[in-house]
Amino acid sequence: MCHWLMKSEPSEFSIDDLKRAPDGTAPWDGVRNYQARNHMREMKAGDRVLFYHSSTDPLAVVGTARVVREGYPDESAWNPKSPYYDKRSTLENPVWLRVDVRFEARFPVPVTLADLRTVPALKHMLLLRKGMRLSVQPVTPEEFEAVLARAAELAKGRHA
DNA sequence: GCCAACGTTGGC
DNA sequence: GCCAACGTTGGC
Repeated sequence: MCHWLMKSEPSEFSIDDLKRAPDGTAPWDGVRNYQARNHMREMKAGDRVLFYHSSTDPLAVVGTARVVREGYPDESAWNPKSPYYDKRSTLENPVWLRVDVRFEARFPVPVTLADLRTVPALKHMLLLRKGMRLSVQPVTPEEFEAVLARAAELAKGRHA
């Protein structure tokens, strides 16, 4: 099983939007970066996902999700009215793909970017690297667990 | 709103 | 195939 981090601007699609979606499941589409797409190609059903809110305040990992459907054509690329339209994508050669993800948990206290930077186990996390703006990133199992542990710690602290 | 970092495009 | 110009991302 692999672990991933996926970024979304909450004004576009937040973890609450995912939670509210039918069956807590929604397609993750609109990815128009080849490196991010290649990561999505490798996703398997059951893979775990850290849900990250970008371009907002606070910047934070806000919860977790699971991949429930592996890569299939991103139809938004075929829709001329979609902001994600790309004429290079055809039925024969879809170019872009999406996966379906299912809501798993929302952290009681989000783990902010600033907080992640203070966790020694996350020293080498891709997300924290300068200039890193990839919207779909691999995460090591250790890093994934460290984020969950930090989220639990923060949740505990809140009620202390 | 700014701007650094990165990705893409297109002329040559 | 290089690289300058341009567009986008996303933290600050």
